[in-house]
Amino acid sequence: MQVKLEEIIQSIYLLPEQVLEEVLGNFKHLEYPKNHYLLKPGKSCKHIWFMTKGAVRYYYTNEQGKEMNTWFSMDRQVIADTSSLVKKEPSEESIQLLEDSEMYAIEYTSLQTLIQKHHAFSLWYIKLVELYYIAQIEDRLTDLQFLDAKQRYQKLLSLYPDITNRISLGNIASYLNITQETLSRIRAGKI
Amino acid sequence: MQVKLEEIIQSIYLLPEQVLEEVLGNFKHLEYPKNHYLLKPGKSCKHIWFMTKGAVRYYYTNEQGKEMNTWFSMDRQVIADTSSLVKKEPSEESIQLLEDSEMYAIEYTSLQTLIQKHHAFSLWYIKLVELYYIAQIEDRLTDLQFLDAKQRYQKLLSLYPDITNRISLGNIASYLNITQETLSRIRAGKI
DNA sequence: ACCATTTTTTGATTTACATCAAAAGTATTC
DNA sequence: GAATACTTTTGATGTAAATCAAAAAATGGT
Repeated sequence: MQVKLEEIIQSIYLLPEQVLEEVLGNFKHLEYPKNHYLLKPGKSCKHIWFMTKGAVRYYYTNEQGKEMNTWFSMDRQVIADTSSLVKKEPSEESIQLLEDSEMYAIEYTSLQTLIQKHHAFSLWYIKLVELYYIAQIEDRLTDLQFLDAKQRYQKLLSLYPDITNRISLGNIASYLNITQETLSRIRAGKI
Repeated sequence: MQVKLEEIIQSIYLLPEQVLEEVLGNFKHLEYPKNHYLLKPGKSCKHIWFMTKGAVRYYYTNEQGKEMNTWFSMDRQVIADTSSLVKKEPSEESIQLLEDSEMYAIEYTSLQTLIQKHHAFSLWYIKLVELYYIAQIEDRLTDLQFLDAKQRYQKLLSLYPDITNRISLGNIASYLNITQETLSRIRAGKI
């Protein structure tokens, strides 16, 4: 247990000792093997996970049965199907581990209860959403709109320098929304 | 003043009478003419606007000086450069009115103060972000990834059936991330 | 009503990337 | 260590949409 949950929580927004204790009690430490599913389509997302080690991909399966990655997270990141969580609707996507991973989980219902109970925790949650979620998704949206495949790949590389050792070419290509042939050609400098 | 601010606020999350009064006092009613800028690049976004009438576009200006729309909002929608707001950094985008418009504005600093002061208002803000912001941006992201130009146009039409009378073809094309020639051909059924 | 400007449409050509097909390279298992 | 299954690369061809160029249509000002 290298990364302490308390540190992660306090780095988002400082909570009073008493609230922190109660919040910590609502998290579970979990370990899952590579390929484990945190979420499958049709199920509602009921947790927020704070990954401390590992890698995960989010993907949709289209009508032709093709898996299309929409995102992945590595190491210290927050994981959830925010759309399913917020709308309280069944998820349309899958969340699958790409490495043996460790994480802390909190149930969304517990989170809701804590938000209602503690003003400080509602402020913590606002910071979480603003910093970890909105900032991230905004960046991704502008990248998708303005950058071509090669530029998106280069940006991804600068964000995760070791990604080529950890995530397969096919998975990265799917995330970039290009074919693996195209990504292979980008790597070879042919594009 | 057809749409009452009180209704908008209470439709997001019900506030106690006393908090509501204080919140209402922090909003200003504003009217601006077509082409007015709510935000220009380099300035920090300092307000959240609740539009009650009108239309607005968000756009970036790229290195070649070309304006690229990223979003637009019509009638009852929440307006802000969330990225600039949240990161407290200068905006990279412009927000410009496409019609004479009416709206209510609250300063982000006032919002922060109210969030710190009233637990109920922090819960209101969480709902605002979850429902109006996250749900919307998530949808937009999946549309961009999975739908082609024609499908995105059809989805836009079903969302804003009167859009062709209110927003020019060039502006819609820019929002769809295609050229106006392509949109013209889509409309003519040639694609 | 006319001229100037902006918006939309049409046509020809180019381009980035997809698709299809197959070979080469790497892991995994017995 | 050969057999099997994945993963990555290479080549040929196809396609959606961009770009370039210009005409047609609509809008606005005097």
